[in-house]
Amino acid sequence: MANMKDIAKIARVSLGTVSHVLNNSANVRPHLRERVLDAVQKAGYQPSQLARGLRRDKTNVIGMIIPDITNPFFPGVVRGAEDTAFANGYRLILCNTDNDHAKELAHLKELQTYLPAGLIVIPSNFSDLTAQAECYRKAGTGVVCVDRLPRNWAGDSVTADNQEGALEATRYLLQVGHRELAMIVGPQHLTNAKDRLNGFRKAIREAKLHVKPEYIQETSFDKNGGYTKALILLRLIPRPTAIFAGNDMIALGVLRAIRESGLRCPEDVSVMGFDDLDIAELTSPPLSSVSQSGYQLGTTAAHILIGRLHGDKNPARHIVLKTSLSIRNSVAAPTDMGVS
Amino acid sequence: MANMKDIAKIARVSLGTVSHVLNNSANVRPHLRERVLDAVQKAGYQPSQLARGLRRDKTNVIGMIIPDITNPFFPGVVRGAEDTAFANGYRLILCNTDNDHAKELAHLKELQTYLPAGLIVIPSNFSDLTAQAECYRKAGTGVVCVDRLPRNWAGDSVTADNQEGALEATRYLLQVGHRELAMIVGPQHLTNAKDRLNGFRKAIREAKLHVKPEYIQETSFDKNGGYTKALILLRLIPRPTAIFAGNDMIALGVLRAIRESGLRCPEDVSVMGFDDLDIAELTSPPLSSVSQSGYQLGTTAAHILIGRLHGDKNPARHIVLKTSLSIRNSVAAPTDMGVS
DNA sequence: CTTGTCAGTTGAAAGCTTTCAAGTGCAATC
DNA sequence: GATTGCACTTGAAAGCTTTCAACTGACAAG
Repeated sequence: MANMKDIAKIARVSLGTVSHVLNNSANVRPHLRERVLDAVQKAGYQPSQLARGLRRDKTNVIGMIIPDITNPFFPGVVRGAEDTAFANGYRLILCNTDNDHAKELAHLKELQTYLPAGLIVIPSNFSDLTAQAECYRKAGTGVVCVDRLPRNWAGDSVTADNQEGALEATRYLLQVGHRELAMIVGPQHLTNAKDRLNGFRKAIREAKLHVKPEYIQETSFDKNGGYTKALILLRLIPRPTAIFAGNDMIALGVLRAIRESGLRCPEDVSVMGFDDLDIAELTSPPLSSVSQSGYQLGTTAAHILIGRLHGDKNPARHIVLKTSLSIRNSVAAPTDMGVS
Repeated sequence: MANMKDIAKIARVSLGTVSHVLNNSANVRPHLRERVLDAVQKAGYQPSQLARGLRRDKTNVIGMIIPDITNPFFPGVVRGAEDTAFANGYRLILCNTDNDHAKELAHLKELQTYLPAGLIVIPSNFSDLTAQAECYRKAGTGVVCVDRLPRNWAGDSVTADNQEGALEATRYLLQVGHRELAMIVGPQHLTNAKDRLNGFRKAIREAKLHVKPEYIQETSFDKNGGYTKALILLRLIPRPTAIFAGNDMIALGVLRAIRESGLRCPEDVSVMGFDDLDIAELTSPPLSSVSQSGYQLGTTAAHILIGRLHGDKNPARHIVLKTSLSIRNSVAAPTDMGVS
């Protein structure tokens, strides 16, 4: 590969001039500029991102740290971030934490040696991101938090309006006629899981109802958790007529539990999910769910980050994206049978 | 961040010695080695991957180029690759091509300036990878192809045994009693799509049957394609009693087409998919499918690549992973009605 | 005591870019 | 015609590591 020296020689200018042309960092007279551009074209020259990064103390790489690309919610976020990053000349380094904060920490430490321009992070369970991000921020590296926030996070963030989404979904369940509502919530140390529960409770309060403690079950955000906890709920007397799942993966487990208990959804038990993944319309019955756009989460985060890199000095932004309700067939009015 | 010079000073040794200790590149007497290690520990020193990459003409980054992380088959591959890469000290830069070979080319060109240690590529439609990889190979960068191969690919590759998988699946359909078999194949310029068709044809030949040309429909690997082509197949007389979909996404479209045509699966039409995605067990009826492990595709590719980076000079390897049949409820014996 | 050997250690050079202080040449001004 | 100012241009330095030729010191052999 040609290097800058070669270009300088071909264009009969100095190294500095080539750099100025390439970075628009100084006025260069048109005829020289053209000579340089011609030489670049001819030699198929591309600047070494390594040398540039080394000199500038910053690369065009964005570190993206997520729990697990295999979880169907995250690919959309990553794709959104990648599209926006790429369009602005940035590349994405992808790291999976499996929700393990030790692994997250390892990634954070290691990533530093690549001098990334910024970080987009979906924090792990019990993330120590707030402390770590301090190091990055000191080095001038932006960090944007997505989907959920670690303890004491004061930096930029993009999340869905989890509380409002859950509120609306619960209102809908109430409006359809349900009174015995249960919720299987995600890990309550995760802000998004907590907000969803808050929304649920708020709707219940609005309706002047009460929820028995055992009607609220906590589990991890996956199918198995949903399955296990749903089995517990379905054995309660009176049996809840509707189960609000903390996310769609949990909802999948709930549907299975209902089926395997010899019950029917929605006739015996209604189910509401959260996330509105592609799979929501494949289940039987198709799953009603609170819709949020992972893709938009990703693009928004990347935009904020890139804004920072371009010098945006405004105070931390906390973007909260609207959710909407995707109504399918997993929710129906309760039959009298169900209510004791 | 401390740099190597600082470490050298703290440990009272030369720059070279620090480097030797860190890279095990020369024998260093124990007491010096210890001094260096102590200093590294104390200063929390981590070598700059940029400077190292610049000097060595090679980084610890692996470029991963895939069509679209949002397509449910690919996250598994990426995760497999990332796990293996990470375990060996490599990082993954993720690039989506949307199956557009121009975008692929852009990624390939740009990635070069990061001096990646290697590339793991799922080629786009009409990929020009073979030519591009030549440049990389010349620079000592390994390239491994996954899932499907571009024209004239002679380098390392990891694919599923698409032909054998399709062969077995088709045999199964035949064994269940189907005689009027149709297939909706993926784009025939993709080797995996072609191999699956070959397997299908082979099984048909074995059974001394014939397939009418209109029973084989080609489309892109997605739901919509499957839907459109299935509608065509379902209007044929005689109507096929079983449809083999080129992948699970196509199968989703087929299921929808069957439902919307007022037919039932599997009573009226049996459906077989390929890939055995997580969603296969969610459809109604649950989808029988040829199972292949994306994760294993990813780990295997990364292992081969890392082997190359460690100096493996053996001739190109073409690993073909076994598939298996996941039998669910979307396939049943044909009713006499269906056969004219 | 000299010489040779060898393991271990050193410091400079190279890798490619950006940045900055210093330099060049031209035009305008007096 | 000399001077000043301006607008570019230049080349060296810096950023951090690896590598290699050269060096050091110790020890063995003659």
